[in-house]
Amino acid sequence: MPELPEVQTIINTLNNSGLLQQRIIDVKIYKVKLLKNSTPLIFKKFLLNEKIINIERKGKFLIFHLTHQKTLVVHLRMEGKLFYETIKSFVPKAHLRIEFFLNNKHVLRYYDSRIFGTFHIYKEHQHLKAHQLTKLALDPLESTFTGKYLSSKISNSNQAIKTAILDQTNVSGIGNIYADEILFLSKINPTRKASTLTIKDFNNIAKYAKKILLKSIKYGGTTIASYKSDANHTGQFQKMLLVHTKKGKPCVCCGSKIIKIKVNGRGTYYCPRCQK
DNA sequence: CAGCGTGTTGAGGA
DNA sequence: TTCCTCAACACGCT
Repeated sequence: MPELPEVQTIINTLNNSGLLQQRIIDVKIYKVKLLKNSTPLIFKKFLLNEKIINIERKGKFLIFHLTHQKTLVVHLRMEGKLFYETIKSFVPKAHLRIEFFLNNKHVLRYYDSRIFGTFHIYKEHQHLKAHQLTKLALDPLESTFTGKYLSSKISNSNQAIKTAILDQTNVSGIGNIYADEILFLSKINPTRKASTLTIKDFNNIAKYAKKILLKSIKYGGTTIASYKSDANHTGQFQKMLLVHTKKGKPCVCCGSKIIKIKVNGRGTYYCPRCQK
């Protein structure tokens, strides 16, 4: 479930895995659809013999910096997963989509049951001009992300506050699960128009966004694997969700039943009593 | 069999 | 121009 904490967890794990400084010696592509600005031939040629220098995150994008000023930009969308594994390790072939073979008998494997992920290749700095990345806003972990910033972005908007904070051009990195959690902690009804919020509300959203995302990163995200060794070990944060998926359960704050509605087509959970 | 979904884009319409 | 809903992407799960 890649939202910001899951993507950060993956990057932290990969950056500490032994993947860095390895040379890509082969690339196998099983789903061509994932390549958005290249053909398999061009993609492979672009990556072959380059070393992976480091990986950074922008919003929910992973940016792989390679030798010769090359970058690989990956978005996991709904189901994408990246695992650094030994070549010999058992592979559940069903959802294996791309393999990057390295010169140390390891392989970076991309799994994606729904094949929604995206892979773009760019020369260094060109990726910053790429359409999808230029649109990104500040993410909640940046120090300049404040209630004031949020207010300047959306205080004139008639959109539901949940819709506004899911829009990556307003805030980058918040997804459906964390949006519900953040609005619950901020005691704001997800359907309220952004224009009706006070500066205090925006301050709360900024405060809890930082708090909850940091906490989730600390616990390894929600359902993303921990990447230590096996792909089945899941993140621990899902156990700490307060409202998301809690339909019919008592609110941890007031005991009222959590209800589920749709906002902008997305399943939305909230407490009707706490979130006015 | 129908409905849902962690993300995003684009079409069509009010 | 703004903002909403719906569909699409492709598949697994309930």
